[in-house]
Amino acid sequence: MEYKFNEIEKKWQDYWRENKVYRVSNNSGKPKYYVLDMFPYPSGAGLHVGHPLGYIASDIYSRYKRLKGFNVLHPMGFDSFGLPAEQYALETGQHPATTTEKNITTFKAQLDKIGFCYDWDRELRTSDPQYYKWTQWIFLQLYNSYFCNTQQKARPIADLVKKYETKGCKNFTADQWNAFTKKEQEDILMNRRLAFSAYGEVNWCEALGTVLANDEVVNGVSERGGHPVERKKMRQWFLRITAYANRLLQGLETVDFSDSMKEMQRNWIGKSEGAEIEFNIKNSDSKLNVYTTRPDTIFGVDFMVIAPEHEIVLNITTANQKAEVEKYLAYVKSRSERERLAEAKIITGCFTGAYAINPFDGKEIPIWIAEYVLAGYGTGTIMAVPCGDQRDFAFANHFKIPITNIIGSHFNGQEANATKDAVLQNSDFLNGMIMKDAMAVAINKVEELGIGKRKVNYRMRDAGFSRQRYWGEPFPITWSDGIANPIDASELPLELPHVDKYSPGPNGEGPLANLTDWVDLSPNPSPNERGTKAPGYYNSTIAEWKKTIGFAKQNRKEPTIEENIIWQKLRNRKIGGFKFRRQHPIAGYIPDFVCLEKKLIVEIDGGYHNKEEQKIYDAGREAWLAECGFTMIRFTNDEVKNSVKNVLKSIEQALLNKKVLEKEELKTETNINSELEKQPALENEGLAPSPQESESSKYESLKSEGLTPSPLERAGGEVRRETSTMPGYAGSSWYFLRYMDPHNDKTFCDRKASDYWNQVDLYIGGTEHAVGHLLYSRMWTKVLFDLGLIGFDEPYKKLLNQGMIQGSSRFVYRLNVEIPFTESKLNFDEKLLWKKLPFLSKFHYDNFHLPETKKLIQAEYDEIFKNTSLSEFKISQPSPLHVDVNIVDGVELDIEEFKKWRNGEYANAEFILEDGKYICGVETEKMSKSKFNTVNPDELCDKYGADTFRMYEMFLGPVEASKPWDTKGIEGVHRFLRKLWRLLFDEVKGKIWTDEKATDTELKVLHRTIKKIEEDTERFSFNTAVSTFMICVNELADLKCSKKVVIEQLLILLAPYAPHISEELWHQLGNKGSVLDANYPTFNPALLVESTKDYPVSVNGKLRTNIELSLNLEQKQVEEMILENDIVKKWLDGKLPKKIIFVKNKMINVVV
RNA sequence: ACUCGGGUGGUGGAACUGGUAGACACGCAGGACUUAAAAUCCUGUUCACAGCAAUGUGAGUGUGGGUUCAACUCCCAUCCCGAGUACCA
Repeated sequence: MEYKFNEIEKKWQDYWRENKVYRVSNNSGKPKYYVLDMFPYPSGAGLHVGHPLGYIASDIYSRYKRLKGFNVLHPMGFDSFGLPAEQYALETGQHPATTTEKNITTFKAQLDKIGFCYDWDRELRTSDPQYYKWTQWIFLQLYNSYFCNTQQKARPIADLVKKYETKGCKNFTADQWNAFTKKEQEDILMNRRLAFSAYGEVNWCEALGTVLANDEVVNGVSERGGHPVERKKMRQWFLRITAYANRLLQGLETVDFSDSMKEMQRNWIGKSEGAEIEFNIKNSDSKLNVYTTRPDTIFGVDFMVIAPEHEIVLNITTANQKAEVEKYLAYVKSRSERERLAEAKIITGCFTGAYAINPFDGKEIPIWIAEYVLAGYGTGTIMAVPCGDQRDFAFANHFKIPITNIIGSHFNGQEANATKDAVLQNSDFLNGMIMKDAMAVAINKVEELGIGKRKVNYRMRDAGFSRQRYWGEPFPITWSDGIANPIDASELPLELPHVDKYSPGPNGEGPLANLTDWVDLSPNPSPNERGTKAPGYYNSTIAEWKKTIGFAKQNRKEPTIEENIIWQKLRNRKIGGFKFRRQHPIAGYIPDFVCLEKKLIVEIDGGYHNKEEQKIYDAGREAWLAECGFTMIRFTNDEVKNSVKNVLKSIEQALLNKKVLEKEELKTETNINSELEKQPALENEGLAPSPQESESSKYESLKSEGLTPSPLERAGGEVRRETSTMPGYAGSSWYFLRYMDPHNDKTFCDRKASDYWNQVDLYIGGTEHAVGHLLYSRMWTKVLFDLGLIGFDEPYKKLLNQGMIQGSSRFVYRLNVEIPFTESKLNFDEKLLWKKLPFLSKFHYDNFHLPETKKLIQAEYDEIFKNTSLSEFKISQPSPLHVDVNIVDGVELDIEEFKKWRNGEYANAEFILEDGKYICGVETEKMSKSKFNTVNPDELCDKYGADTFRMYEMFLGPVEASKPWDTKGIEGVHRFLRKLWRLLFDEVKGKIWTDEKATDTELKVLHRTIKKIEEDTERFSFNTAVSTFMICVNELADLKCSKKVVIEQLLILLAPYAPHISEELWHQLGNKGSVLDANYPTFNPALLVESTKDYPVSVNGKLRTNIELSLNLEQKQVEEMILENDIVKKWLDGKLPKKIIFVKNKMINVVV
């Protein structure tokens, strides 16, 4: 029987899916284990072989833990909001929701093919309203919390308000607080909220009218279009992660991350201790606050550098320097932060003309501005000590600023010396002190003189949390009179409205700002925009219209459950492709849903329709709307509850029965208005009034019937929604919690579930997330913990970093020719040239500079173009071109495939070969479609099977290491699985296994394998585990061992790595249950005990021979025995050994 | 520029705690089986020099230095490559 991997894998994947073998329960007597992969972004390019590396590792470990008796949670989902989908939408007009959906489908199919053990019932998508409802909810928790410095934790902002109201604080008394306006109070609170709004710098591109990501800015201009980009301040949301800086540092002590990862986070947080010192400025009232970690160098300050965007700059710049400073500021505006820091070789700066006064000795210090100082760091000012800081030194040198030496001989005048051990000179009261000791003295003096204070600083900045983009979570915030108002939690999710265009809104706002209906919640439209007559399907004055629209908005915000159910099915053109609107005013009425194109109204009965008076009103309304051409269908709440399907069917049928209105017919206001004019006044008929006609007293009566007054009455003034959306990391900051309880609609994650699953035990992902995602999610976890919502304050117990798989690109080399100057374009056949220009094999390319090679190639060229206008041309240096790695076998190009490649672009190409082959060049680069070096896992699974693919990915090298992909070695792994198969099945004889007892040798092989596989899996050394399997199978094959007792155990060990073949053979051997739940073999050390060892013997550290010795010998006996050895004697050459080193069970070294 | 990784045969890598450098694979070379191919199996394969050969000698883990009886492993310096640097995720 043959190893038919395709059949076997399909069979077991179907079986596992149908029997839900990967379903995970939150109730189990087993100990829990939570394995998580970093949230993937479903990119349009699909999965390439680099993605699954970590997934395979986590899958192996999950299956291993399951075999070891754990209840393992190993979920998968998608971080489906993000810029690429929006970018794609801008380019192609396809809605991000559509493309994202498509991408996820592809991703899932690809993942399933590899045979992962995900519980898909727990799948998450951050762009799903049922998910981001809780992202928004947590945002509101952040918004409504502050960091209490006394308790060092988050607390409800209400506590702070209470404190202000009763006790006041350092800056104001309780009475003062209570006298503040609402706006003043809110501004003060905004300075404490964990999610807060403030001004932040963005990359502003005037030409595109939008804010750009750093990625989209290349060399100071936009990637799209190459327009200039400048730094601009805009109102943004931030998370106050700096408040948590210290706890984020301390938390690192409690988690199992690699040292380098912890180090990166520590450096990112950048805690430093020093002093903030106040400098007066000559001839100015302004003062300069400077933070320094080296107050001991205060007398070595030769100049100050402040960030160009520091607000003080324009105040202190002298008239003389003004023009120059302005010029410099314009230059800096065009530079990105990264450029400003990275290009240290080019020194730029500008003198302001102002001088700071050294508070100790009154020395005048020139104040400069320079791009290498950023406003966001510390106070945006540094005191420059050129003898101790290399960058300051370079700056001083460049601008010829005199340098004061305070460290004597430690400074050589050629470069700065950042020592802390020098004895201070030229330093007034610090003279003679060692710098280390002088620090404390200087700080004390600063505090004593009241010119500054001791201070702990952090390099980390608060995290920007808004994006001027469409495809992200909308903020549950509205603005009125400059005050942010959180939306009530009961109104969540605030769904992302549908847009048809993705271009930016006005004034740098995101695309959402274009949806005036959505954004503008204010009852009064601005007269400029709307004219004096109300728009739409009304015949009403603006005053009346305002009221109607107010009602409509309000109703829209407070739908009944039934309405909501139907709305979810109707929105976004889900039924028949027609657009429905909710609570859209028509002719002064507000129907529940309306399709304008079809003039179809859908009503779901609310409670107040039962009243007799209301029924008459309804009937009148229906008749009146019918006159205007609207058809109305009505459903009761019960009908909706009983069968949403039937309701939708009826709606669909109703749509079919009506013709589509022409756009013109639909849009013209007069059309409807003229119909409206025909209507008799309703009041006269004795029917219930329509809202816009009612007087305020009647208004009251509606209120009493369960309708809420419009925002007009509540807020007054303009009310707008926040139009930014949240960044990519919003959804991924807490997703690990949602997996625990993914369908809960009462809370983000039930406390019982989070108490059970607790921390993620193993988190696998790349180091590229080291300082972004990992810090944010750690912070969110701490906040949720502080607020008592979860019971732990670090999300990830252990972190394993997977390396990147790079692409291994292949190159072909196309010859070039020198086209003579005199030759006009018409005189030679250019088409023919490009068609037939030969490709040079690598050897010729490498040796092209050699005259003999060139001569040879020229001859070949002449031969190819013999008798054409091209024959006289001189050849020149060939150019490398990327070629698809999939048509190259190792380095040898498949010439036939190459001729077919790219629709036969090179069908007629000529080749200059070496040894009859075309050899390609090789280079390691990022895996990307444009470099033709991507390899698709699907194809490998088809060709070799998922088990081979999984094991090969692991075999490639350590999970943590980055390495280039090369498909070439996959055959070896495949051969191994076939060899395993052949232990049980012979091509001719079929089943060949026996029930015989295992021999000692066989048991030794087995138990050595058990030991090594267990150890290797535990320490995530999957590549050596795969080798161990190979060794084991090689040895069993050598022993001709086909014994069930041995191979059965091996299959359990192998199951996490190659689940399909293991499951198949496990059943073939006659086992009933799944191998997934077998008992993991126990290692028996007694079987491996040895009595002798073949010791390596070195003389002077060089290996000379091996001697087999009993393991129970002691030093003395060993010494005697090895001195008898002929080879040792030969190397001693009659001399006496100085020393003999003997390490038991390791080695022997004779020192002469 | 800064922070963090990495550099071992023709290739991917192994050597876990300083103790036989190159496990296991790929590739390559030679052979067996076969009419042939595929598949499979066997042998060899770090480099240099010497030898018909068994084998021997020397060198060898980016480069230069150091510590040690012993260094891929620890220390110092240096070169090269990768990741991140706050709006890609």
